[in-house]
Amino acid sequence: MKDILEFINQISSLSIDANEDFLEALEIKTYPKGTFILKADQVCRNYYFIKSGLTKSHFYKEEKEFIMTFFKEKMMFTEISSYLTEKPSRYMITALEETTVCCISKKDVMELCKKHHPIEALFSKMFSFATLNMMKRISEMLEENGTDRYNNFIRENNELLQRISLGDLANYLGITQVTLSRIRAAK
Amino acid sequence: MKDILEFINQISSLSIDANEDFLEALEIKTYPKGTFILKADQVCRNYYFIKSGLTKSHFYKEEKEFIMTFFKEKMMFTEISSYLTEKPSRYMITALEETTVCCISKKDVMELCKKHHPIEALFSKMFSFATLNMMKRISEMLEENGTDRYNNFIRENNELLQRISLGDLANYLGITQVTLSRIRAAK
DNA sequence: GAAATCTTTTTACAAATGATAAAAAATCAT
DNA sequence: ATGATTTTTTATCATTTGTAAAAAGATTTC
Repeated sequence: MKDILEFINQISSLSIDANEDFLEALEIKTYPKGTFILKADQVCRNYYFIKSGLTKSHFYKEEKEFIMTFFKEKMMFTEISSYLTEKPSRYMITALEETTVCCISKKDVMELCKKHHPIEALFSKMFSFATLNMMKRISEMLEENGTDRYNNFIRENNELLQRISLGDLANYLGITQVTLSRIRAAK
Repeated sequence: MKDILEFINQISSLSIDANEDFLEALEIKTYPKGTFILKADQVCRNYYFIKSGLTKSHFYKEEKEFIMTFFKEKMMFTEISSYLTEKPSRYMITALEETTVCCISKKDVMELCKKHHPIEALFSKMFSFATLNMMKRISEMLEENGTDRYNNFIRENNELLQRISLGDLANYLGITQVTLSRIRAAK
């Protein structure tokens, strides 16, 4: 469990006590490739840390799939909107590879936040990071076309390119797979 | 100052004490139409509540303008990314009408959050709302074309339509003004 | 290792959007 | 009010993107 403690202490330095309490609350789960970590219409009651693997957060509209974001090892994530509102989620989370996560319930998070202020700071920062990422995403979708968004993506996530299908990447970029194929061919 | 207290107490019910402290920290400013509430490259060190008026948060890329969001009376806002990171903002905030705001500095916000837990809850909720809005925006941009986004906008912000120029609306929707004009004509 | 399945690319065609220019309409300033 | 400015619409053409279907390539399964 060194990995997750290392990760969180880098964001908010916790006391030995807080570290122990945090560890206590964790549960480890492994999801085979292609299975759901969160299904649509479920309430997301957990925060996750990925020990290994890769996931996507996505939704469907009229058969078409759209991808909100990918999460890979050493990232913490949740389906924020459902986690915050405690309402059924429109989004689902699927393992793109066999994925092992540490999982902590919102209930435990809230208790830990009350008990240890640095843990409260940790989650507050995590939400901030998510917000910054979303603003960046919105800006990119406004100002850039598919080609530029693709180039940005490979510049910033080069390793992921080998692990994500081009169909998924297209659904993330907001273009069709055919268009993505054309973009790649144009190089 | 009834308006702002009413607004915040609806989100998080504050003690008489907290209400008073909050009021103390506020400063009122009026910005004429067309002027900047925040310029690009400035650090956004304030949270704002709009008593009256209308603003846009926007940025430019190669002469082209893009609009992140509009804020109207009885809304609280800040330029979140700069407010959180304390770095110069890429985004600017401009008054689209003469706009009167109550303004509270981040420094004061942080002090009030420490002193009054319901104020901490207030700001935490405000960030949550912003996050939910952003997720909705990203989903919409992925799954809907310009026409559907336009129809969504007028359904959800019908009153704003009279107050926003079609150019600004197009820059918000991520389409050209000519395309927006065509969408409107097609009805 | 061959068949079946899934992924990616290619092609042809149709539809949507963008760029540009110009006209029409609305708004603003004196 | 009237002329000037800004905003919105219209028209044309070029480009981009989408859809559908087929072909090629890669992977999985038995």
